[in-house]
Amino acid sequence: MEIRELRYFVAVAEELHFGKAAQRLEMAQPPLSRAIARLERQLGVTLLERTSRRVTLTKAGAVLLSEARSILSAAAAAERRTRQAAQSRPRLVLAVKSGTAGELLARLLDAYRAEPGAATVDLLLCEAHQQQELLHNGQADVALLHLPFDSAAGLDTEILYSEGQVAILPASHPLAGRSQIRLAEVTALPELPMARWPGHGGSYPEGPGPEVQNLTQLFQLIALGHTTVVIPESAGADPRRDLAAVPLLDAPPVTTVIAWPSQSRLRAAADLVRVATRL
Amino acid sequence: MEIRELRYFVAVAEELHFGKAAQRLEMAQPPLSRAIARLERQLGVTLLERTSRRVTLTKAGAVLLSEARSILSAAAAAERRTRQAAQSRPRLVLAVKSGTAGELLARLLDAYRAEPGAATVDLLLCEAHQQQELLHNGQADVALLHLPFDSAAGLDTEILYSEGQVAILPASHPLAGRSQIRLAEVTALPELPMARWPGHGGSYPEGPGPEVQNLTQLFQLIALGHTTVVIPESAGADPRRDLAAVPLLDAPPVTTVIAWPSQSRLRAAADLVRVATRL
DNA sequence: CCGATTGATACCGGTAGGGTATCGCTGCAG
DNA sequence: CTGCAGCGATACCCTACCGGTATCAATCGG
Repeated sequence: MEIRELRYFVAVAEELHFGKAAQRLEMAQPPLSRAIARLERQLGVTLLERTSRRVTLTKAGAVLLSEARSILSAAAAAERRTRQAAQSRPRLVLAVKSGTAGELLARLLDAYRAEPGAATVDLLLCEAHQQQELLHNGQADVALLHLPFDSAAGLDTEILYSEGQVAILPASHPLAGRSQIRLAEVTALPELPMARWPGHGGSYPEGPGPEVQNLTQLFQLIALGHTTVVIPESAGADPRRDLAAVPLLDAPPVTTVIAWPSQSRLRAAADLVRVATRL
Repeated sequence: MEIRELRYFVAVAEELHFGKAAQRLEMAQPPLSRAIARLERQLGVTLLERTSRRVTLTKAGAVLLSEARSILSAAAAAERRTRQAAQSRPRLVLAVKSGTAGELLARLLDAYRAEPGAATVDLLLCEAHQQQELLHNGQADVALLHLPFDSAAGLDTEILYSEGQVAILPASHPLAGRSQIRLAEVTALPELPMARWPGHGGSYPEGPGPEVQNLTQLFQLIALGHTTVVIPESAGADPRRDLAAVPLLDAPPVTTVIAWPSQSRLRAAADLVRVATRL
């Protein structure tokens, strides 16, 4: 089983069409067919059911698809990390969502810079649903995540701190003047359906609220009186003048964690995590 | 970068000797040298410093060695799991240390067998330090671990239960009649140095106590008055006549968890975990 | 300074992998 | 029912890469 074969298989399994897959791989269709057939012969397993009209995955094929994706990801990570390690000046890529913990992040970077042998830290701004993939394929070494919203599956984490959540409302809304509020009161507002964020795959959950990608978009929509949202205190600490942040009594606390791939043995990453936990 | 190349590189990086590595790979030395050189050229990185007398790893080489090992492990796992999935009767391999939770295990297997669509469960008896590797390379699907002794890095876990620990002493020892004991009292016995178990790599920590591999060996040595040990209650519930198990007041509790590889999407494994958490 | 050890180089043969042309099956249109 | 379009498999060819043998070159020990 070679990586090239896995790349071929993933292409076919995703396209479910040998011709399209060959096009994507920039090769002709016949050698692709043969490569898949050879892979099946070596494994002794049928991966794809093909009629001349339709290609479908078998159970075993579905398993291999998932395994192959993570192997390809690991291979890409290996290349990146190996090249990184060859650089004389060590660099460390920290993936953060744009909204994450402004002050905490600044303190973390300051404290780490003071460490002896500190690497140059590159910030990689990204959306929440990309972070896990970035860590796994080596484009990032460490990430700041918000549990329980972001998934930390397959990652090792250290808790940095927990905070409550606030509801962001138009300043003119009747509830905006309250000093505290309950979750049920916010979700029960028919005129302000909760905004929807993209999930792990980048797709949106079902619901009546508008789809948003970032806080700026979101705050604009809230100011317009079209929606509302519940976010961590720190993210809503300093909203626009025309918005109000009302603390929630009963929302689950949000935990900010620092996360890294389990097998990571990077000195610089370990240092950063150590510094982070001491803040 | 191909899997074959990674296999070659790992062999050379471990042997630090092209000739030996070639022998291990059952091939001649020249093609091996060329393959490594090609890999270095493709990565644009020097992985090994070679004089004609001595081969050493560069930093980048050390990084790739660790990455490559986990990729090879993942590839082996992918093959095994794919073949498994092709079997009509699903099987599930559960890795347990010989001493783990006799009664809990029996209840778990009974309860799972009653599930609709239950897979055949194969028990894979092994030593503690192998379990993580077995899960990662696909030889096992699920494992029972004892935290904090066993490492669960890179694994997802669910807590099954916690228990106290007991000291196992010769029945004739002055402390053997006590109904409770403190950790410091046990570790402070110069005539009974604590036994040493192999760690994660299979190597033993430093210390005066004897090296042991399993409970049978250990109990024999304790009966002879050569050593003592602190183990979970359940493992020491039923010692030989010539031994005494004394509960410890202040030893950290041992948590038995069920663990599986994070990316695992196996139906059968998920079912087993669900059953386990309901026990 | 010589010889043994060890990695690199030169050269060769077989085969795997990629390309083009074409076949054969299947589903759909009329 | 028949013909066509779409698609994967097969046949055939060629190149390049992989692995083998023979040999070179550099380094270290005695």
